[in-house]
Amino acid sequence: MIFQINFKSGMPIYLQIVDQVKSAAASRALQPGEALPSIRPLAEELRVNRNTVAKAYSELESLGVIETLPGRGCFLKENQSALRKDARRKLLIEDVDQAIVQAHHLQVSRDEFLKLIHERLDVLDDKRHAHEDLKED
Amino acid sequence: MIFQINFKSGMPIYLQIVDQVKSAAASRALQPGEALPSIRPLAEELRVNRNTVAKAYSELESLGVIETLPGRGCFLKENQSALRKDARRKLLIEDVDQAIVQAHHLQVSRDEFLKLIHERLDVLDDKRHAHEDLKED
Amino acid sequence: MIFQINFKSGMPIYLQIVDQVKSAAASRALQPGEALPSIRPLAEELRVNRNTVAKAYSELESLGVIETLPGRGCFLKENQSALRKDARRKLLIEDVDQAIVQAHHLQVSRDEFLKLIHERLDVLDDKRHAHEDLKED
Amino acid sequence: MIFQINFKSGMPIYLQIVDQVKSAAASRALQPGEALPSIRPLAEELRVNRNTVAKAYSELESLGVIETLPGRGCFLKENQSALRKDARRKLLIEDVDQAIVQAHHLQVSRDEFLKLIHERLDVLDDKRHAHEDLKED
DNA sequence: GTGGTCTAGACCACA
DNA sequence: GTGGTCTAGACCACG
Repeated sequence: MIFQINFKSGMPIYLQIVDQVKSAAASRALQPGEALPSIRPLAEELRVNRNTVAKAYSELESLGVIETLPGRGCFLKENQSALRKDARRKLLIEDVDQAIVQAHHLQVSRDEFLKLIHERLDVLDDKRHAHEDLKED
Repeated sequence: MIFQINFKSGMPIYLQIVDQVKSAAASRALQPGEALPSIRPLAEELRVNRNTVAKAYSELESLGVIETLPGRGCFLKENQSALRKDARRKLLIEDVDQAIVQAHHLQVSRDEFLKLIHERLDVLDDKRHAHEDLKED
Repeated sequence: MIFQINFKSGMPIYLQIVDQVKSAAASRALQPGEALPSIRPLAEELRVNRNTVAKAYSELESLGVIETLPGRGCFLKENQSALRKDARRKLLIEDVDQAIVQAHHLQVSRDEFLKLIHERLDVLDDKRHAHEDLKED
Repeated sequence: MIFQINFKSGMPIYLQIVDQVKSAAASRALQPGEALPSIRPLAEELRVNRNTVAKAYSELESLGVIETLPGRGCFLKENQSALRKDARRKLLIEDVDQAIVQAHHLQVSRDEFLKLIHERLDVLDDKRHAHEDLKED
């Protein structure tokens, strides 16, 4: 599990961790039942306070994404519950709109924007496959 | 100038405004010397406290991006350097990637995702036109 | 409203505050609708961090004892049921018993103990009056 | 030696044990040279982790109150000086004051409070005698 | 001025 | 070693 924290974004660090765990779970980079990094080592790796990681994990637990066994560790839950289709759509629209508004602010044309989308879809797909290949070793 | 505020992201609202003004300035969507929206109307439009917009503008002024002429308004400074195309692209890629990762997390297929993109491009285009029509009144 | 914080007891400060507010509410010493001390001034008076008081108030709100209007202050809820006399008695018995047990551990005789009680009643009464006099200025 | 642990008080368990040993020692209720309960049985009796009792004893040892003879047990140190009377008094005052403040919060009058004190003195005296009778069996 | 949040350090209970 | 809690400082949004 690899984390990439952006300290300057203004987005709370604990939320960045939450999102990345959710992403990893969604892409099966993190398998159901698999252990997440322990709080203390992860905090050291990210150069962050223990509590910041703890808060992220606590948030993930209250979201039902992970389950934490005190003294044992934190584990991805088996029964990942999917959101209803329109709820997922609403979440996704937020991120899509932000990208579109950014494109507009940067005066990227519609065609350039769509071309970029396709490029990134391909790039991220490749990354994901490479990651899954690694785990098979 | 169109703003898109995400209240749930955890990113400070005033920073979201700052970033969007900087993006618009970086691409010359906002021209040097051009006036920014006044604090009070913008605060109303964004459903945000006036202090929050004022803080964003104050931040932008201390960054040298805009200048405030008391009683006149806020204007983009003359000596703003436009970012090169690949720098702008990099900014945009961040937002695009986030949307893609979110789509993947929500298990939205590539085709559904692309369809949503087109929908939102149309919706936001309409909004923008309506907005410009209003201004012409 | 008088608070008595014991920093060496090991009992969390925020819980000491919670208990004392609950006690005052239970006996109508604090009236429904009445404002509690604001977080910052109270924190200063008690020589405690703002967050410690905030946590106490937050706990009280989740218990339904007070209600907090952001930007306005914290107020005792209207539908606060006064504890019946025997319930109040039960609360008090806990503290009385602890003092008695301590006296026994310290092998303080019954008469010495009673004498001490009267002394402290007088001392604390004087303190309280001094406090009320201050408020009348 | 009888211990009374309050799990809800928020006061660290190991400190509750430390305080009770110190109180008993301060008043010679626990005699110099006398053995303390062994860690494992005491932990079981109190329904607490052995580490917690061990931590209390370790704290007491570093305070010079007890000494640990490996394989033999823990014993109250010989040179344990009973606290002077005014020091014991100070300890007691803390508990007395807390009871008085609680009474004030609950708007219990001085007379009612004093009546309650006498009642509890009698009740706890009876309990104590019953307990000592048990031990004689 | 009000309350709320994020990050951090130190400590606790437990396996 | 594990996760959990309490206290604290700095910052945010809002009236």
